[in-house]
Amino acid sequence: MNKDIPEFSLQRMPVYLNYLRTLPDDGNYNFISSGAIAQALGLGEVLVRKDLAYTGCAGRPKVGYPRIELISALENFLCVNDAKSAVIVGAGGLGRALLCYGGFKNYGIELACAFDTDPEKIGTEVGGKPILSVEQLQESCKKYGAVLAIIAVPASAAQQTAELLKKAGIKAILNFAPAQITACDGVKVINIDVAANLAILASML
Amino acid sequence: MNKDIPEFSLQRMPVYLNYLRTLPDDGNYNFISSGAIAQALGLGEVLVRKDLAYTGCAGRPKVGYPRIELISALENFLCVNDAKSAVIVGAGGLGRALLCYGGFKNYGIELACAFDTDPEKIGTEVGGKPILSVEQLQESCKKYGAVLAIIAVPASAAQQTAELLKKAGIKAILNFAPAQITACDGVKVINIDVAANLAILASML
DNA sequence: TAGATTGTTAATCGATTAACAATC
DNA sequence: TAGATTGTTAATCGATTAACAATC
Repeated sequence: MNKDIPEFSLQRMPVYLNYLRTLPDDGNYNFISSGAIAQALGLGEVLVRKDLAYTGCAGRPKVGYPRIELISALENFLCVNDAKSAVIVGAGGLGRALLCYGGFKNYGIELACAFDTDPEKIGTEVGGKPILSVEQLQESCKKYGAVLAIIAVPASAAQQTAELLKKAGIKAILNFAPAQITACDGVKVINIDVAANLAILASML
Repeated sequence: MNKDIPEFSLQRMPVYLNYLRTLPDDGNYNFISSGAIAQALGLGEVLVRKDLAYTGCAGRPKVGYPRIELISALENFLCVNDAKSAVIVGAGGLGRALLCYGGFKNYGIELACAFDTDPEKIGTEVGGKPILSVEQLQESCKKYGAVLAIIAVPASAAQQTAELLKKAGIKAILNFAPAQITACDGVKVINIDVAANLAILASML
């Protein structure tokens, strides 16, 4: 699904959705033009129209796009309405912060639980979500029907964690460990290295 | 600086550096070929050679690239050796997790402190770094000579935080709030929306 | 109608890959 | 020398932008 649309367009979809949702419901934004969206987000207006065309929501010349319908189209495009379950591996600072973060539900994603190896943490709850032993990973992922996972373990454990997740039926991974995850055929991976991003910014100064 | 090199090449530099640093110092990796790097990182080998050419480190036909020199060249390219100071705004779960994270020093970045509005948090320490009042932001950024900042506040406060940071002389921002930061002429911004990334992954399944 | 905006087709731009000569 | 690998030039690919017809 969503395989025939450009990668970069796909990446902007949540940005559009998020922006449109933040607009006030006061009737002044029942329709919004591609130009207005483009300006707010710092994009080209033709680019915005092209992207929005993928959602199937048609704009009206002289009027713009119907905001509510556009939001629905974007939600539909991003499958926000079919609930998906995610797990976190690693209940350190980052893992715990994410467990408490409420933003996932905006995209129909529910955090089911986290896994850790520390006996002190296992059995406790963070953000109302249980922290389980990694030994229960396979079984728990199946139980929750989890398809998404976030890796928040030290770099040295990232690769084996990814392999474990693959075995557990996870289909996509968001990896925060500063390590390359390889040999995960069939599992989609996005890497986010916070320090590296800051370094990139620094080198651009 | 580093303005005449492709954006995407720049983004891969920390990946190369990180990978090369993880290789064992057992003498088997004194030289490494672009093909080996490419395979390990899932990139094309010509692409790797092109990227590495920007660092100024020359490889040797039949041998490959001298690993230690290449690491130095990458460090030099990313300005790892001139120390840069960074601050975090928002000492919630994410802000605190980042305060405790040691990975920034790999890129010559030192976290100086964090700022928050919560009187309960102000005056305390996390990860050995003080949490100060946002009212001290301007003054403290100057004092530490901070040029980098991480925004880890709620979306609703992101824009005003960015403006505050700009006034305080911050030159680049890593924004974790799911909100668009605009009107920050002259300040570089990278946005990281964790939930959006997970949503993108989910929609690709 | 005139003006604003959409949607599409063609042109441009930038990044990646392919081909290949140079080198050790 | 033969083989492996680099570095560069040309070709390809994909994404963005420009031009413009269609529409309300």
